[in-house]
Amino acid sequence: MTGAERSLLVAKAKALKALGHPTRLFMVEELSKGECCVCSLVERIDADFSTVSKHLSVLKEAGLVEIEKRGQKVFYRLRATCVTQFIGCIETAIRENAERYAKLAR
Amino acid sequence: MTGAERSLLVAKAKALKALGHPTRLFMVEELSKGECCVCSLVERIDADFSTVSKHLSVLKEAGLVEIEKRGQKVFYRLRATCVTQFIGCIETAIRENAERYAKLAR
DNA sequence: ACAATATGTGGCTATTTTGCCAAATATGAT
DNA sequence: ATCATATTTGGCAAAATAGCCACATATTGT
Repeated sequence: MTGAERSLLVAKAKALKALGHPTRLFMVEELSKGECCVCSLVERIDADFSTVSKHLSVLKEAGLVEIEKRGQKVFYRLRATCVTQFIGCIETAIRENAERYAKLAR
Repeated sequence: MTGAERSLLVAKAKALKALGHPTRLFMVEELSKGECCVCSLVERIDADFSTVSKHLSVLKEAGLVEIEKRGQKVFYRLRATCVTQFIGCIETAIRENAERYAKLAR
């Protein structure tokens, strides 16, 4: 593997890892419906403001979202829209295995 | 969010998290070319046999791969083929942001 | 039964991740 | 200037993860 290939692999893994947390995945699903500010996400998530903010920065670092400041608010937007598609695909794969479902959800 | 919705969210996050490690992502990319045994993967990855085995079990637990024992070998097969598609999509998203690329790959 | 090959597991340490709190920063309103 | 609102950051302790070693298990061939 070349250095560039390795770098790309790591970057892809970083993006996937960012999606690999229930709270962050939920955020991305919410963002897929349209941009929203941090405060709006905090309302929909049972976690500290600072926790939400840190999760968002993980998504940003991974290149999955971008921000725009308007007034005192910061709006987050989903960058890779294909992410939405994929989540659906993963969902299908999981549902296919209905009998393993309960176990996987643990 | 209902309990079932929450369970599905957690299961999806688990699958994404499983993909979110360079070694496991590489394994999945290799498996997308066709099934292969653990020993074959060990040859392509610079890590201990036990490490490779554990990574594979993470992928299995997440429902992404399935196994078949033949003789003394255990063959792993990619279950969610859409995963391949998605990796391409993530790759595109990453490449789009060429100027951020070097930073993301860190 | 014994040896060889292939794989999985237990245990351990180092590292990373989470999530909360408190404090810092930024922007707009009074 | 002061205050309120929105967001980020630093710090910390608990939990999860990664990777190696040694050992256990399974299968095949002799």
